[in-house]
Amino acid sequence: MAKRLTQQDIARMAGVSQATVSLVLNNRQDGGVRIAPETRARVLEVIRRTGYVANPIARRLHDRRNQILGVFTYEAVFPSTRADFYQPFLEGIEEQAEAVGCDLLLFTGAKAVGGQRRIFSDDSRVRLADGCLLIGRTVDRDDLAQMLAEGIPFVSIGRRDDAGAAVPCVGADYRAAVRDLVDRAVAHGHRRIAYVGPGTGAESSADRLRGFRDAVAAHGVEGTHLPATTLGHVRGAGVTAVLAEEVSDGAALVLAAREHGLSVPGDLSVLMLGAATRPAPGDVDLTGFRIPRREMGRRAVQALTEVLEHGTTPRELLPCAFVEGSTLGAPVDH
Amino acid sequence: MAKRLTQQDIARMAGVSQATVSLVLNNRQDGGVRIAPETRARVLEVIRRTGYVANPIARRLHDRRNQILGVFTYEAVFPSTRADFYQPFLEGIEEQAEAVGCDLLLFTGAKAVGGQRRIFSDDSRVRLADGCLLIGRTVDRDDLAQMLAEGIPFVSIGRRDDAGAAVPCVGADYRAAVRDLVDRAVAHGHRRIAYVGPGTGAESSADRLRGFRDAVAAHGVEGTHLPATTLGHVRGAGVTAVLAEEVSDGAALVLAAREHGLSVPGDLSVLMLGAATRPAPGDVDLTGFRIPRREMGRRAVQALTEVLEHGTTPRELLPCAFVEGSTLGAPVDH
DNA sequence: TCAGCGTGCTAATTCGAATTATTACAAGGG
DNA sequence: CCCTTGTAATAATTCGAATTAGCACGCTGA
Repeated sequence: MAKRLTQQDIARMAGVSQATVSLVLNNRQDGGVRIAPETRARVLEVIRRTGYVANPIARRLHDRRNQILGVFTYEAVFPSTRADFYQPFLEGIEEQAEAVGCDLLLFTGAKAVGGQRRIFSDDSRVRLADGCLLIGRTVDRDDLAQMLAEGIPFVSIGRRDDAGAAVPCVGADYRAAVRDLVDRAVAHGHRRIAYVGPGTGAESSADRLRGFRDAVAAHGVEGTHLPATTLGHVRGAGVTAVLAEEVSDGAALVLAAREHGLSVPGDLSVLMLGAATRPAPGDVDLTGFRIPRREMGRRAVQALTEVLEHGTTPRELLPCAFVEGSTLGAPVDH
Repeated sequence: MAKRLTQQDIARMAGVSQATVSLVLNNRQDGGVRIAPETRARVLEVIRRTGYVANPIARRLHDRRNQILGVFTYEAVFPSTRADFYQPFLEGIEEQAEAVGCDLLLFTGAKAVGGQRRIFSDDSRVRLADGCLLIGRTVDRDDLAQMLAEGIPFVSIGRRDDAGAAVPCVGADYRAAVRDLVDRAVAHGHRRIAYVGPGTGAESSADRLRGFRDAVAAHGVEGTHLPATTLGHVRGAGVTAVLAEEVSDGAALVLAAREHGLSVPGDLSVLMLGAATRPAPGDVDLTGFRIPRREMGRRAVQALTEVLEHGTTPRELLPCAFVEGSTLGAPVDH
């Protein structure tokens, strides 16, 4: 293997010092640095002739910037079963990483302990990257606390509660999005609305339920929280509009209603709280909102850049777009 | 900005020198190097506590190993439009990379020039990794030549023609796979067979056409090459079996035939030359072969390991599995 | 004639880890 | 008591490029 040319080699050929080559190469003019035009030309000529390019490794070592962003997930990202969830995030991340000239390091080798990956295992390689992005519906609190304690630059995709200190994150504004849906339902005349889903556990669930409670309180309408439910429950409670945390629950409810001869949205309005992707043809055309996953990925990379450059703790919630659908309407009086 | 931990920091904490930390970290025992067990334990404890890992850049500057494999593609891998193509390769790569204890670095930072990424830009980062994998239907010849010339360890996924020298690669054996399909068609009684598709440009296309020509010559049957075609063309030429380079072309042909009241495979047999994934429900159930993408990814990582360890130039073609389907049958006499 | 001042360039240091040569010290042998 | 042998650790150097401080010129002006 032919030895690679170094600045030292170029310097020798041009009869100057290595420092001069570097200065010419970077076209430095400032700070009292001056190179005679003819010297500059001579060096450039040698560079041109040899096709020399600076070794990026050495350059980065000196600059102390690896230009590598790590991506950590609690499970493998490529298996197609999980692709729907991760794909949009990764798309945005890749796009923005390309824009800022960073490479992505996938911590695929993170060893699973007790069935789930942990950020900090014995041979954690998190520190290989300049900083990293955490993706997942939930993120381990202890891991977050340790990241903060050790001062590892990172940004969580998805809002996270404090873990000893504020967690830098880029999330979706579920609270506002759910409030907006309730506003719309009330505007359509609904006075008895139910929230179906755990509403707890992951921050994303809690935020949704919080938005629901905000809105029903503000409107003075009746709001019920049902951790899990059936069509019977809903009808029994006299509810005319349902907000389903899980899209699949919402779709199931619509199908069940129609099977029972009820009209949607005539007899029952159903709203879903965040679609992963655009609906497949044949799916129920639910009204609700869309999670800006791709944009979240993009913004997360930007946020991480800020963390790396200014040591700030960016926290941002992106708006969710309303999805028109066809399952929200005015309740029919009986 | 949180400063990154260095061996110097670890050394201070453990009350030893930087050299000692390095020796402990690399578990060096040879060459008259000795570290007292208790000192070793003390250093290891600090490393464990802090989660320190050696800076891969510095490591690579000094010797040339950092346990990172680069993955280069000429376009973004995550956009959903391209996901079907890259996903299986990446799955295999991820799997094998994990097995050999390497992390994956996606060269997303490669600057796009004229809408397409280039391997060698001003600050080419291919050297950041120990070696790298190239994925793409086609790979730029000049890039390949430069990789070879600079002695950068790499393996191409997909067979590549020489570029000044043999290109290390792991491909699919399209030539044999197409021969096999023609064999089967002939065995069913077909005597006039057409190959639809460019059959040129990418090596993968050329290999398929080559296999087609091999087989029709060997059997002494009539083989026609149609760069692009319609059902009319095919019928007009008296062809009874069509091999479609593009799966979508094959599917379109089947649908067109059925719309014209023709039976497939009764009146026309249609074979596809390499499915990306398993067919979606509702798709045409084409007979043909499957490209072992995942396995190619796995083997490519193994091949790259060989390149790195022995400096060899592995070239391998993996067999494509026959896909039964329902579009190949005996031609009906009219 | 020599202080003063640009000009043009280079020596020396830095980044972080790996490696070689070397030192410091203790114990054992003659 | 000194010399050898063995052990444990460190100082110093290396990789390639970027950067800063400063040296050696020649020229000017008093």
